[in-house]
Parts: sequence; C-alpha cells; structure tokens
Amino acid sequence: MVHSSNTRSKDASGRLQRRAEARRLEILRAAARVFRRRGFAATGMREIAAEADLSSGNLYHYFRGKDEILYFCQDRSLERMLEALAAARASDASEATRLREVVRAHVRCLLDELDGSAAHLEVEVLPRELRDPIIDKRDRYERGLRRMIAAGVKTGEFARCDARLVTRAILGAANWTARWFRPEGPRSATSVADSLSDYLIRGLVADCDSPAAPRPAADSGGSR
Amino acid sequence: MVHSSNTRSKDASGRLQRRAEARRLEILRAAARVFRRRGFAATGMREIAAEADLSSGNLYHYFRGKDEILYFCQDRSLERMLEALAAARASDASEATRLREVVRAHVRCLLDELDGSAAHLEVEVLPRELRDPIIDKRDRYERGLRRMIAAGVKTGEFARCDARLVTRAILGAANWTARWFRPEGPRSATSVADSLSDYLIRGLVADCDSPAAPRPAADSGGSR
Amino acid sequence: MVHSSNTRSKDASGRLQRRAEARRLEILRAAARVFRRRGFAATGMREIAAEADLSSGNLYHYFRGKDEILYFCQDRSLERMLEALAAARASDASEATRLREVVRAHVRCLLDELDGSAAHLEVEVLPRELRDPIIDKRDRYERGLRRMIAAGVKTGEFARCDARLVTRAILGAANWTARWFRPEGPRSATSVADSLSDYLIRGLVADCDSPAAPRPAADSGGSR
Amino acid sequence: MVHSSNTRSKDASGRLQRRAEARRLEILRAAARVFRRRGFAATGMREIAAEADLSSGNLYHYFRGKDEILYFCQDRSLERMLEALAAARASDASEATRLREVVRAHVRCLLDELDGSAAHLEVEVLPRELRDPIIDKRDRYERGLRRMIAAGVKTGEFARCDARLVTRAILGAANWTARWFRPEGPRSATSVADSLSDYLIRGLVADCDSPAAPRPAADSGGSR
DNA sequence: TATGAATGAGATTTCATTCAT
DNA sequence: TATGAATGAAATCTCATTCAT
Repeated sequence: MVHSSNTRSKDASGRLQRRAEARRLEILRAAARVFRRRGFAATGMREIAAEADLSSGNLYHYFRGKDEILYFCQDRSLERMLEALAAARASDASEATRLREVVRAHVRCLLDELDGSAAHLEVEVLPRELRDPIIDKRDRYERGLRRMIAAGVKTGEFARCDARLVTRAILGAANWTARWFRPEGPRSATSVADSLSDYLIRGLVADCDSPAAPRPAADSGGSR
Repeated sequence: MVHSSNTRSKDASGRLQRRAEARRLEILRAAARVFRRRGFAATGMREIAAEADLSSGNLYHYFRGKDEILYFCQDRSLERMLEALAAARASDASEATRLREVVRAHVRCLLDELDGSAAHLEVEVLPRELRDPIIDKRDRYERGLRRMIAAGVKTGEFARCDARLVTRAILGAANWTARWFRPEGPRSATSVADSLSDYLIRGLVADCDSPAAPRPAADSGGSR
Repeated sequence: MVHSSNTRSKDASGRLQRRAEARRLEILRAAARVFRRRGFAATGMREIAAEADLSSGNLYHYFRGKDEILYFCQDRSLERMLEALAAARASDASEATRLREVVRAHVRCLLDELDGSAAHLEVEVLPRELRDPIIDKRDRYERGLRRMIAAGVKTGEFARCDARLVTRAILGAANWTARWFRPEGPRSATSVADSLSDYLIRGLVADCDSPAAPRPAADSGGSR
Repeated sequence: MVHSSNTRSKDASGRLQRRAEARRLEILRAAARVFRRRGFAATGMREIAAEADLSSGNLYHYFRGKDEILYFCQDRSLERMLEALAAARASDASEATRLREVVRAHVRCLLDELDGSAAHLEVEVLPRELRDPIIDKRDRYERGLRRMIAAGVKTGEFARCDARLVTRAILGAANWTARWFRPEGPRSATSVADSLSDYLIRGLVADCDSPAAPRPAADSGGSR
C-alpha cells in the first residue's frame, strides 16, 4: 500500500527509461542509414533528424553531438561483429568453416536493411577520446580474424600467407559490399554473404596438391 | 614558317601552358593526398591550398571549384587504371596472369605516394554533370575486369563463379589498401600489390586437380 | 470565524502557499549564486535548476521565465538595502555613522553566502516592464545615499564634494566586493564591510582642522 | 634595379599588413564599445560585426573567435594601464600624487570614448589558455597599486590600512564608472577622473594633524 | 507539483567562392 | 598569376520555453 506509489513511480520511470533507450536506438538506426548513403562528413544533423523524425535540436537530448552518434553507430556494429567472432570461436568446426561463418556474419551485419551499419568504416573523423575505444575494438576484431587465419596456416589447413594482409583483404572485400550492394538488386544480402565468403576462403585453403604434401584432411573438401 | 617573333611568343605561351599544366598536376596530387587522409567532404579548400602551397583564392585559377578538383583526381586515376587494363589485354599471357597484372597495377596506383589517388572511391558527392562521366569510366573499368574473369571461367582457367561479385570483391580488397597502407610500414607498395593479387587470384583459379576438366557444378554451390 | 472544514483547507492551502513561497526563495538564492558566478547572460535555466535541485521545466511553475528570476533577485536585495537605509535614517547618530551603517549593510548583504545577491548589478538585460521598477528602486536607494552625503556636507561634517559622484564611488567600491570576495579567504564578510566602510567614509569627512570652517579651496570650484 | 620588384612587393606587403593591423584595431574598438553596452555574454558576433561594419563571417579572418576578441580587448586596456603605472612609478612626486595619477589614467582609459574598454572587467568567461595571461597582467597591475599604497603607509604619507582591501576599493570605484558614466552627461571623463581620484586618495592620506607623527592606532579603528 | 521530451529561434563558427588589387 | 579580404549560406550546437503525462 504505502509502497504502491513508489512502485508505480518506479515502474513509470522504468518505462520512461526504456522508451528513451528505444528512441536512442531508432535514432542510431536512422543515422546509420544516412551515413551509409552520404558518408559521415557530408551528413547534416538535420538529415539525421529528418530521417529519425524529430527536430534537430532534440537530437541533443539523446546524444552529445554528431560525433557521439557516429561513435555509438560504430560501437554497436563492432559489438555485433565481435559477438559473431566469439560464436565462431566457440564452435568446433574447422578453421575454414569458422572463418567463413565470421565473414558471412560480417557481411550480413553490414547489409542488413534495418540495423546494418557501415559506420565503423569511418573512424578517423572522431576526436581522440571517442576514436580510441573504437579503434581498440576494431583492432580486437581484426586480431581475432588474423588469429583464425594464422591458426589455419599452422594446421596446414590454409596455405602459407601473410595473415595480416589476407585479413585486410578479406575485410576490404567484405566492407566494400556496403558501397555497391543494393537491396533491390538481384541477390539477397544472405546470398551475397555466402558467395563472397566462399570466394574469400577459397583463396586461403592450401593447394590440393600441396607443395610439401601436408595432411590429407583439409577443411571443406574431403579428398580434394 | 612563322616569323621568329611569332615563334618566340608561341614558345613562350607553350612554356607557360606547360608550366600551368604542371601546376595543375601538383595541385591534383596535393588534393589527392588530403582527400585520402581526411575524405572529400571533410577536406577544405584551404587545406588543399596549404598542401599545394598556394593561396586558396588562387586555386580557382586552376580549377572551377572543389568538385572539379575531385573530378580530375578521379579521372586521372581511372585513366591510369584503364591504361593498365588495356596493356594487360594486349598481352597474350594466361587470363590469370593478365588479371593479376591489372590488380597489381591497381594497387600500386592507389598506394603510389606521389600520384596515387584514392579519390575515385568517393563518387556520389559529385553533381550529375561531373559524376556521370566518372561513373562511365569506372563502370568501363569494372566491366573490363569482369570480362577477364568471365573469359577465364569459360576457358576453365578459373572456377565457376559470379563474375560480378568476384570483381567487386577484388576491387574492394584492392581499394581497401588505400585505407590501411602506411608507406613507413614493413612492406613496400609493390610487395603488398604482389601478395594481394596472388591471394585474390588464387581464390579464382580452378581447383588444381581439375584444370583440364572443370567441374560441371554451378556457381557457388552445386553438388559440392 | 470560518468553519473547520474551511479552516482546515485554508490551513492546508496556507501551508502549501508557505511551502511554495519557501521554494521560491530557495530558487532565488540558488539563482543568485549562479548569477554571481557566471553572470546573467551566461547562466542557463538548466544551471539554475541544477543548483536549486529541480528540473528545468519545473522552474516555470515558480517563475514566468529567466527574466523574472533575475527581477526577483534584484528586487529582494534592493528591498533589503532600502530597509537598511530606512533603519539608518531612523537613527539619530551623526551622518558619518549613519552612512557607514548603510555601507556596511550593503556589503554584508552582497557577500552574505546564503542570501547575498549581486544580481542587481545587471539591470540593463531586463525588458522594460521589469527593468523600470528595478531602476526606480535602485535610484531611490542611490538617492537616499546621496541625500545623506549632501546633508553631511551641509552640516559641515563632510567635505564639499560632488555628492552624486561620491555616491557612485562608494557604490562601486562596495559592489565590487562581490567580484573579489571569497568566503574561504582571510577576512570575514563583516570584517571586510567594516574596513571598507571606514575607508570610504574617511574620504568624505571634512579635514580635521576645519569642521566648522571649511577650507576656502573647495572641491572643484575655486573661490566658490 | 633587380631589387625594385622585390622592394615594391615588400612595400606592398608592408602596407597590407599595416592595413590589416589597423582593421584589427578598429574591430577591437568596436567590440569594446558593444561589450561595454551589453556585456560580453549578451553580445553577439553579429553585433560586433555590425558595429565594425563588416560581415560576421569576416570577423574570423581577423580573430579566432569571440573569446579571442575579448582577450585582445582586455590585453590592450591592461597594457595601457600598466604603462600608466610605470610612468607614475618613474616620477618622483609623492606617493599620493603618483597614486592619484594612476587612478586618473585608469578612469580616463575606461571612459575614453574611442579606445575605452571596460572589457577587462569580465575575465572569468575566457577559457583557461586565454584567461591565465590576462589574470597575470591584471594581478601585476593590482600588485603595483598595492605596493604604492603600502609604500605610502610606510612613509607615513598614508594612514595605516589593509592595502589589499583599499586597492580593491579604489579599483571598484574606478571600474564602476564604466557602468554609469555617459559621455553626453554633465561632466567630462577627465573631470570625473579628477574628482574621483581626489576622493579616493583623500581617504588614504594620514589625518591632517599627524603628518609628521602618524598615529600608532591600528587599521580601522583607533582614537578617531 | 514535477518531469523529460520537444521545439524553434538564434548563437558561433566554417567554408566554398568571389573580388579588388 | 597571385593574394588576402570579403561574403552569404549552411553547419553544429545551445537555450528559453512549452507540452504531455
């Protein structure tokens, strides 16, 4: 009884907070869409506001400024990618399979109509304090990929290569999809993700006649 | 035969024109450097002017405006790439060799400290009249790559694949180098170009055990 | 006598009113503190709200707007000063003593940590309708001081002088304390008030050797 | 001969620089006028620009921003006051005469229609990097006054007092003139400066009957 | 009474571009 | 050819105020 008012007000404030959080997400999604279309620097706060359907002044209730919006966009998509990386690591499939899974998730995450954000591709524009944590995350992700590749090379599953360079080649090819992919085009995001990851992994797997003739059991291809 | 005075003035004007042309090139190179560092939208005319060591007002003696500078940057690097494409076509090596040659030239062109311009990577910002001819050239270039790949597939040199998608994967991986390559880093531009093209072509070549008998399987899946 | 129910509700409403009045005072004090720190124009409603520990929207339940807050700050401190002026007038001490009392009260009022408001120092920012009554009060106060000085001059207690100018000199010296006084400093507000009023009055009192026979060479005017 | 072009261009650039410097001064004067009327925070760049007769954007050719304009206003008037202080120190008149001279210069500097700047009165609004050097200068000036007073006390020319407090009283009375003085009023700036300094010094000088034998009494009380 | 959301006007500042010299 | 001055539009951001709850 006595607590009812407290409880109610607590509920109310909880509802409010949840609603505010939801609004923040909507804004981030809207911003990601505009950033993808026009790039960060060329996007105005007014455009973000229009896309999110609020006044430009009101944006500043939810975020400190344009930089912070970009920061959260980047953070969100990096988080998703790190999750995919962790999930792949947890599986016990071959390195090739795990790597393919990560690349597919990466591409799907970029191209996802609703939530997709290529925003993490523009990092240099942020001020130090916001850039550094993003770069940390990005590097953590890249390192994860590199280690997968290096591991595959060690087991002989992958051909010898400069793991760092190949990682970046894969990331480049994957990130580039955000530039050319059109949802109304002939192929779905999922199908693009599949084909692309196939191609990128194929360049990694050791040649079948394998120079020194390493293990017979290769990744995705039995006796091949 | 013209009179000496005419001749002299012609010479003089020729010298002047040549000098002006050289200055234009210097400016384009300077602009390309800044665009690569900061992106087009975030780059100010004053920054370009400072990098090219002239006053911002004076830029307008050489170019109509910022857009035109970007236009010529893009045009120049696309021209160089189209030349490399033509040169590769003229050779009679295998498709793989020719394609590798194009990719190597592409990467070297992007990373070349002096002339490299990653500027063609931002096309959408230009107004129609400047954008359209650039897009034409860019598409011509992409089509050239795609045809090489398709040809290789037809001869069985390359595995079956979606040539459009692989083309874009290759372009993505190659273009991305402009983002991460640091000239002071451990590898030279040429060495990066070599390794990257190796990896990208390897993903294309038909499985080693089947150069003479390409599998009947379809694109990216089939009976595999 | 009213009925109990009425009485009760009247009491309740009285309590409420009293409570609301107290809240208004708290807000005014908080606002005065912020105004003193940052100046009126540079102070935001949110800062006032934060200092008074309520939401910025809620400020508008107590005041019509920022201007009105400033108005009441100024009005309150002017009222206190006018009271001190009246009290001094009511005493039958010498002019010098009465004037010193007013100045001491003025300074203490400004420096008083809790209630002090230097806010009346910014008058011009208010819109006419709010500014005029404040200016009236301020002028009334200044006139009171001026008359004290003029009276002292007439009785020979003070040296001849431009009463208006000396009044303003005194007000300036007194008001300025609000800028430099720090409560954590070596001297208390009261001690500062004492010393300052001593100095300011000493400049007024007629030279010792001429209380009844002022020197022939007066202030700004030769043989007059 | 050969040098003539060089010389000419040098002259031209010298002229340009001088003109630019003159423009900067005009802007500072204009800004000082507006700051005096409306206060720093309440003054918009547009108002400054209008008063200085140029576009608001163009202000940024001459100054980094509003803060820097205030900084230079303050710096200029503090420089003038420090000069007056140094000049007074160089004279060999009595302490009272020297102090009076400084105060007169101070007031004239504030009220001077053309160059006067009360802008140094708002210091706290500046960011650290600009505020610190101003505060240094201001403190140097205040210290100069304080030492003059302390010296006068030592020689017996001035009555015993808290030199710091009296310094601030004098500064307060002097600075306050910027608030109430109207050039179209009955008294000239010079006349105000004279009368005010007379009054302020009179409060300092030792009682007339004791020039040779200053009372042993302490600070603010004694046998008076 | 109280709040957070919302807004529109206006602040400072930037910037591509033009112009006088 | 070259420059610095100048401008107007637009960008980001702030803020007093109002509103729904």
